[in-house]
Amino acid sequence: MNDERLDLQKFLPYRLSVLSNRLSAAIAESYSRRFGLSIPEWRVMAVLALEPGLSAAEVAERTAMDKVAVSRAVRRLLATGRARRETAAGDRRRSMLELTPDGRRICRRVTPALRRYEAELLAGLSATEQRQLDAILRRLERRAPGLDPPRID
Amino acid sequence: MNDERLDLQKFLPYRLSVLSNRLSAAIAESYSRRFGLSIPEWRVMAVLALEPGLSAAEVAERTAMDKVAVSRAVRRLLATGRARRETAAGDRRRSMLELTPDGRRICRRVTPALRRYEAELLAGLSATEQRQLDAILRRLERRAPGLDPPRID
DNA sequence: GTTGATTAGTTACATGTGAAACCATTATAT
DNA sequence: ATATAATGGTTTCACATGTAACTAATCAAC
Repeated sequence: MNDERLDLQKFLPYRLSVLSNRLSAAIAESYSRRFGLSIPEWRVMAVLALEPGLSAAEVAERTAMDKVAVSRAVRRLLATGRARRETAAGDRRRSMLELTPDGRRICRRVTPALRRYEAELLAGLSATEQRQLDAILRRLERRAPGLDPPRID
Repeated sequence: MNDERLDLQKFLPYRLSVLSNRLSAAIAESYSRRFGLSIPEWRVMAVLALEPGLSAAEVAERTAMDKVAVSRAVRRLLATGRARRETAAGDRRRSMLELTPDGRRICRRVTPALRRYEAELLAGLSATEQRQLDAILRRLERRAPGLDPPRID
């Protein structure tokens, strides 16, 4: 093997990055165009639809975003009337977040479109391949966080 | 199926995004720490190591970066003495890019570390799974660009 | 050749983003 | 009780990034 040259096209992290960016860009473009939502905003909405009452920190956990990004996304969602918050009883630092009816309405519109998009993408794979992909991703997701970072000399 | 709520953890584009970001962050951190390289700079270096003499536009193609990003990365590589360029004979708009000896030296140091990292990641999969992943990714890469974007109402 | 359209690459502007500092509140230790 | 630490969340600053406007060179048409 040539150890000076790296063919990016065959390098897994690069391939995942390109594929993932392409998908995310297509998806973000459509809900941004329709509702002016950014990726962080949409992610916050998605988890709040699933689990109303989460705090900002909990949202950060579930969306793999950092707390600054969550804070900004939440601020915009509040300003546009798509989420509400009240300070948690018993701990006045914490806040409880939830979608407004308008926020939920947007979710009802966005979600099916994203499901269809995902289905269209997966339609390129057999049922077997879909299961394989799921299993493989699960393994990689589990393994990645614990890996030693690349050690350069 | 509930069409109002989307569980991000099970949504393929989201899973790819999180996994990919985690890997890219770990990788970028190490070559940034060691050589002050940004992701775009490293990508440009990698393709120039493989194909010296490319123009900026060709680099953009191969790295899935836009031309502005390439332009900025190239400027920094020139400034730090890691790449050289000369205007192409016959078309004075075009430039021919290549790594300097110093640039190649850096590639020789970075590349093996990234290969090891990738190998460590893939070591969580069986040989069969590795082949499956490769085949599946190939299909998705091929399919994704042609998909209709999500159509929200 | 001259005009207009393309292409390569850079620059400018406006916006997004992450790290670190910061404020308020709650938990811990003595 | 009081001091110290830790936690939730926001703000600030410096920097990265994308879009669109721009310059320079080539190409196409006539």
